[in-house]
Parts: sequence; C-alpha cells; structure tokens
Amino acid sequence: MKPTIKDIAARSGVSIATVSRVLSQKTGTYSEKTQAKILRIAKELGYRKNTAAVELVKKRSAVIAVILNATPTNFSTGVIDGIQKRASELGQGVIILYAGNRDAQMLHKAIVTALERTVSGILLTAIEPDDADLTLLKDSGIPFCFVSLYLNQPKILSVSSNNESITSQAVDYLVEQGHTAIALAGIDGYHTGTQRIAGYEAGLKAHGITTSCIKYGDYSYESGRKLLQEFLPLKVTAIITASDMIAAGILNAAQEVGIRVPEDLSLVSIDGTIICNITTPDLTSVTQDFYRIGSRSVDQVMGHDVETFVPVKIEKRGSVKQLER
Amino acid sequence: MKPTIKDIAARSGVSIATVSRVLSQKTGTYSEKTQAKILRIAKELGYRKNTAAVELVKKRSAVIAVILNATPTNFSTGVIDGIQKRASELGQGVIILYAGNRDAQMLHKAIVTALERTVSGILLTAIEPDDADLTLLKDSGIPFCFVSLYLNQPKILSVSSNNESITSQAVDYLVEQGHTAIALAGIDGYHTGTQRIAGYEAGLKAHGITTSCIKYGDYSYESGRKLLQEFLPLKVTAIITASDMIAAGILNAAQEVGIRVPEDLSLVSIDGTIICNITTPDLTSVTQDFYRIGSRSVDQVMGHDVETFVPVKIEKRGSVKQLER
DNA sequence: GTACTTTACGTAAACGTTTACAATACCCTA
DNA sequence: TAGGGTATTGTAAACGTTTACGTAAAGTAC
Repeated sequence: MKPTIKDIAARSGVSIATVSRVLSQKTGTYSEKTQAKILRIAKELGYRKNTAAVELVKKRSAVIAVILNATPTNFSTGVIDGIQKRASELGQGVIILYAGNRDAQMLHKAIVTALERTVSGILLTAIEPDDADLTLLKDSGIPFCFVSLYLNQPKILSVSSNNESITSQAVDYLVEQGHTAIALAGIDGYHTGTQRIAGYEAGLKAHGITTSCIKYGDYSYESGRKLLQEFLPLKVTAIITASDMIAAGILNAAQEVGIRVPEDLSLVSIDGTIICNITTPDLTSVTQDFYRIGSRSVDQVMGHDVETFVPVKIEKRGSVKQLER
Repeated sequence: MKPTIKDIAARSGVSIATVSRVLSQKTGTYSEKTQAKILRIAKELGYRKNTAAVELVKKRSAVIAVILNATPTNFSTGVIDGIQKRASELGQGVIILYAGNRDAQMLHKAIVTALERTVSGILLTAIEPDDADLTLLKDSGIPFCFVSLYLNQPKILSVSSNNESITSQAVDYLVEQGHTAIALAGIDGYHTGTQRIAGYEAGLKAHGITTSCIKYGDYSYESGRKLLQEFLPLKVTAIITASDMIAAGILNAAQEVGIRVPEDLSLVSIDGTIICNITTPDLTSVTQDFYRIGSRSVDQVMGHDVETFVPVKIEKRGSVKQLER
C-alpha cells in the first residue's frame, strides 16, 4: 500500500498536521529537528504526495491546461516550450490536452476535462471553439486565453501575432521588391484567415494595387501542392502563403512543372519554422515568435497584463526575386 | 460557488448517493424518473464533476500520462495521435507532460508529477531515464512503457521499431543498389544509437563489407549540416541518417558545396515523416509506423499483451542512386 | 516567582466523491 | 394475507490532504 502522511506520522511520533506542514514547507511552523526526521522517514517510506487529495482540499490545482490542435503546421513545439518555461517559473505544472484536428467533439471533451480538474488556467492554442464551448469557458470562472489566435472580442484574453500586420508587411516587402501581382494562398476561412485577408487587402490598397487573388487551404503540405494547380493559369509573380508547409507544397509542385522559385515565382511564407531552411531554395518568411507567444500566454492566463500581439519579423532567405520595374 | 452533488441532492430531494449513482451511470441502481430529474437539475446548475474528489476515493485516475521529449525530430504527432485514439477507445484520458530536451531535472519532475497523480499508466516517448528514475518507476507500482525506445531489459514494457532491423534493412537496400561504402550518421550514443549501430554492422558483415563509418549527432537539422563537413574527406557513396532532419541537413549542406544527391551521394533517412517530401530530391527512407507505435503502447501499458516491435518499411523516393558494379 | 510572547505541535473539520451495507418500497405468488 | 424477491434509495464511512483553532512548552522580562 502506498504510504500516506498518516504512516509518516505514526512512524515519527508526531501528528499528521505536523507532517503536512513539513511536507508542504510551511516554514516557521516546525522545528528543524522534526523537519529532518520527517523528511528522512518520508524518503525511507518512498512517500509521494497524493495530488488528488491536495487539489480536493485546496480547490484549485497548480496546473495550466493547454489544449492543442493537431495542426498540419508545426509551430507548436515553440509555443509549448514557451508555455512550459514560463509556467514552471510561476510554479505551475502543465498538462497538454489534445483536441485532434478541428474535431469539435474531442475539443469539447478536452475543455470539460480541463474544467473538471479545476486547473488554474486554460490555454487554447490555434483553436476556435463554437459558441457553446465558449460560453462553457466563460461561465466556468477559470481564466482562459487563446494562443496564436485572435478573436477580437472584448474581455477575451489572447496572445498571437497580429495577422493583419503579418500579411501587410509581406505585401510591403514584395512591393518593395517590385511585385504587383501578389496572391495570398492557403488561408483558412475562420478568424485567422479573415484577419490575414484584411491585412493583405489593406496592404495592396496602400500601394494602389487593385487586383487581389486569394486561395483557401488548410495549412498542410498537400494543400500547398494542390494550390499550385490553381495558380497555373494565373499570372501572379509572388505568393504569400499561410504557412511554411503551404509554401513548401507550392514550391515543390512548382518545380515539378518547371516553374523556378524565385526566378519565375516568388514565395513569402508565414511562420518561419525550420521548414524554411529545409526547402530548396530557403523560404523567405514572416517569422512569428512562437516561444514568446507561448510564454506571454501563460502570463495572460495567470492574470498578468501583457501584450496581446507579439511582433513578427521578415526573414529574407532565398525565395523572393527582386523584379526590375 | 461551484455546485456539488450535495446541491443537486438538495434540489431534487434525494440523497447524494443516488445523485452519485446517476451521474456515474451505475445503471440498474436508479429509476428512469430520478435519472431524468437529476440529469435535468445537474444541467440547470451547470454541474461539473470534481475529478480530484473522484480520484481520491477511487485511488486511481483514468488517465495515461505521456512524457515527451522535445526532440528536434518531429515524429511525435504521429505517436500522440495513436496514443490518443487508442486511449479514448479504452476510456482513458491522456495528459502530456513535457520533459524538455534530455533535461534530467525536468524529466524527473514529470515522472514525479505522473506518480503523484496516480495515473493508470505512464508512457515515456523517446526518453531514457537514469537509474534513479527507473527504480522510481519500477517501485511505483504504476505500469509504464517505453515508446519509440527499446531498452532490452527483461520485464520492461516497450513499443518501438526494431532499430537493428531498421539499419540492416537500409544496408541491404543500399547494397542491392550497388553501394559498398556506406556510412551511418547522426546516431546517438544511447540505446537507440547502439542498436542501430549493431544492425548496421551486422548488415555490412552479412554482405562481406569490412569498412564501416559511424558519425554521431543529435537528430537535428543543424547536426546534419555539421556532419556533412566530416564526410567531405571520406569516400562514402551512401549515408544512412538517424533521422529525416539529419538527412535534410546533410542534403542541403552537400548541395551547397556542389555535391549532388543522389548522383554523387545517396541518402537513406530513418523516420519517413513529411520532411522526406519537402526536401529536393525527396528522401528515400526507412519509414516507422509512429501511429501504430503510439496505439500499441497504450495497449501495452494497459496490460494487453501486444508486439514490442512495430514493422518498418523502406520507401523509395529520390535520394538513392543505383550504382553500376 | 509571575505574566507575557513565541515557538512547536495536536485536534478536528473540511474538501466532493464513491460504495458497502442497510432499509424501504413495490410487485408477485400462493 | 403472508412471504419472498427485486428495484430503488438512504446512511455513513472512507479516500489523503490542508488549515483554523487551541494548547503546551519554552523563552523573555520584570
């Protein structure tokens, strides 16, 4: 049988209260001598705290729940690293709940699990809940924060890159390089996609460009490959892609049909993960600071007031050609 | 205040025992009428079960803990998908504990967290614990299983590919294609690496090849790039790489110095993730079935006796050249 | 010595469930 | 009607902690 504080108390001749105080380090309430004795006996017995009992009496667990989508893009390790790091600085554990791929049922289950565990905060990364789940979260009294998704609703916490800024910066850069026939590819039809479209169109407008070209997709490599087909009859000179994976798909499919990047087609991808280095040529990207997004989201959900938008930067690699005017 | 079964009991005029029975679906112990009433009231009150209380009295939580390394390789989504799917079939929740990158302290913390939560099983993916942690696990009485790592110790559960088979198959294939100067690159110095070396050397020996060439690394893209430098003075015609990322690194660094793949150098990578499609040329790989590794590991840890080794297969893509003899 | 303060510890209630056991209600049969 | 069974519900203990409150012991000051 697993030893409890009762066993330790019996063995050391003190009450369970004292054992508890020592074990949970309520310093100043016990003598060094008893501390030493209890710690020794606890070790001897191989004692482990029962988290369930602790959480039951404390009514809140020192744990942040991260609900994660199985996105075909791979930004998540950066985000998680950031979350993990900051959470452990704040004395919080982290549990990750997996919500499949836009699977409403799994998502709901994950949210309920988090609520039933009365975690101290919920982080939803790249997740768009339906209204029912959103009210569920709101009514729970547990703070939650969207990560890498900006809902643009009052009083809803969120940490992400500024999607409008991402695409408008990409447009600015491409225009600077002489491009005017610029497409946006692989975007989703939800909040993120909508915001990126807004930034894209604002960017074009600012430069007096009137023709836009938008293709939807799902952030995956395969999606990128398919999208290239749609671009074949079009005469764009540059494409901004919704993810590195989309860019990689377009790039490879293009090369297969003899379109050279960047000579015949320029590509600016959004994300800036290691994928950008793996392709040939390397992908110029609007790079997001996923680590910082993760760490700031922990601050948000723990009630520290920090920035909602984390800055992005353009990293020039090899997939954009400077056009002569 | 969050409602409890007590509140429901009070409102519906039954005892908490009955409420509990309805809510935990002890079918046959309550009437349909009370069930309906209790369910309705529970919904009205926005009741949520308190997991801590449940776990406390049940002494075991219906949760599998997955302890995860931040490997520079990206096989984990496949593994996790498999784990998640199978776990939910078996009515188990999944929590993921992140152990950083070969960070003994974080790993220890993760293991302790899992034990303190008295989970029903612990899955260690791509993790090699030190002796202290291993005894900790053994003494805990909680079943644990290594995933994607084979320790080759009696009575230790494990699900992985057969590392010896991976490299020997790779050697077989390369020899078949006419190669005899075959290197192994990016391997680690621990169990996985050792096993792959064994398979590699056995493979060479089986074909009467006496010269071997082994370079160590850490599975990352950068590590692959560095490794290429070491191969420059050597005259190997083919390299088996420890991961797709290593292969990508070697490939790109090679192309930068004018070595063409596969014309001048053939590459067989281990893993077979999407990375193999992203590089130019595509990487021929020994592909692991990560999804199945994940799902089988759940079976293992839940006490079902399943295979330890999950088969791999060679997928021929574009990075191996057939040599004339 | 008393009176007071501080330190260290003990007692017992509380957290929200589950479940063994006991009790009641109901139905059926003879 | 009694007797027996079954279906449904209630009572109360248990799970392993934390912590408010009380108390004993030890120290301090006069």
